Amino acid sequence: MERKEISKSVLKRLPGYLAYLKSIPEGTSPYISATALANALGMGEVQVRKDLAMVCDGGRPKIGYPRSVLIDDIEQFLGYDNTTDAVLIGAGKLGQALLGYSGFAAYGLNILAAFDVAPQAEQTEDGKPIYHISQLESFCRTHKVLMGIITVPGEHAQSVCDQLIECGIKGIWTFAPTHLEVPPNILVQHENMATSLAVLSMHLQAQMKK
Amino acid sequence: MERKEISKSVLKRLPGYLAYLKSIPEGTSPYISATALANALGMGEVQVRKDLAMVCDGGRPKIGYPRSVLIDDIEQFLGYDNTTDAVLIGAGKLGQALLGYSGFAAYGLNILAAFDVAPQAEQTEDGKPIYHISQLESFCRTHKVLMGIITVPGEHAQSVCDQLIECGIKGIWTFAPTHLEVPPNILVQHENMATSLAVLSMHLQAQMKK
DNA sequence: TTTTATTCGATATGATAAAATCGATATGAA
DNA sequence: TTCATATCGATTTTATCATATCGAATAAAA
Repeated sequence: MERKEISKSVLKRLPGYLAYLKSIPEGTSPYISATALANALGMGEVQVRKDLAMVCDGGRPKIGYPRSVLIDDIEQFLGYDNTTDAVLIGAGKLGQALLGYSGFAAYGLNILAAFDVAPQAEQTEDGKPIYHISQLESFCRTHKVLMGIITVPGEHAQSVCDQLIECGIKGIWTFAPTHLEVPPNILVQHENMATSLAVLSMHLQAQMKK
Repeated sequence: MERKEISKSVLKRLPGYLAYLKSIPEGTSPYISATALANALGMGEVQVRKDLAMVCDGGRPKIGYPRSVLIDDIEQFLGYDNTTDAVLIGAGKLGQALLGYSGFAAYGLNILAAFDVAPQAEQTEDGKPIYHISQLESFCRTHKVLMGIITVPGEHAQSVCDQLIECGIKGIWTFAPTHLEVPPNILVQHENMATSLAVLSMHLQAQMKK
């Protein structure tokens, strides 16, 4: 399956399909239809079918898609099959939690090391090294790291971001609640807890009025 | 300002404005124009103006909006002014990190307690109690909790979700990488690390081809 | 007082994504 | 072999969101 231009909204739905496909027990049918997928995830079947058409081919009428092929195709499309290395800046609570989360491996993410202005220890419980921020550049250069994860307080996020770019980072995953200014070729992915809370908060307000 | 129907995309941008407005130092002008906001956040000025029109009134030509009023209006709109209580299920690394994060107070979120199938301690470092999951229902009922945060492994997420709904929870914030099946009046907000990583991964792949 | 520049607010246009529709195809049962 | 049904894939329609344009308002400068 050759990749076409893919919209961001499709891209964001793919991990959901993948997770569901993987959660299906072994014993059942090796095929799955777009209809079944749509029902399970509470989506429109047409949308599911269109999304799948972007990443794989060979859905058969009356049968559906072969599950294992589908999983492989999505994983390959998302780049989960070859791991990307990353560095993490800010070894606070959240940073340590991310460092210790083993589930990222399934997404092809490998956090090599953490950096901090004031490292509290030489390494985490899991054995990941924690360095002083001054060593960031040499580390990134030697390991050719392309991705940086920012878990520092908001007021330091922009400066950390600038440093990362200086080190040759091309993609940034930030948990800081601030806007980051970056050159056009750098991608910032904002894990925005505030927006999630806003949506929830809104819903609860509406519920209480009833 | 009376609230109209507001689209989710507008809602999701509001916290960004709020964060930026709050980050402006005291000494400067008490007014800010939609144009200035747009430039600072790298957005279109028309969009900013339309968004602001949803939550406040009284922008004045040549001047802009009074900053403090704007902050208050957005906070009130988002419900940050009156706190919502929440319970957290799953006192693992991520759970503990969220429990310890003091920043949620600014968003009107107050995590009362954590629950786990196998509590490792009676309370966190910060003094938040950790109870056994069996005490969930009585706790929720007595404290009238409306919001639940799920930080358990994916395979247990649905069962925890069901329990929460049983306890009268109306809004769920989940960090588990699985789809949750809920009745229509319950809102699930999925903090989806996998999608963020997919987007980043995609960008890095594209970068490397150049 | 007059003019000018800036900003607001409303309307109109355009792009993008979701949904609906329809025909084609393959499977399994009669 | 034939028919009915489930499913896919393409096309069209609709809705939503983002962007552009325009006139009105107002503060500051001339």
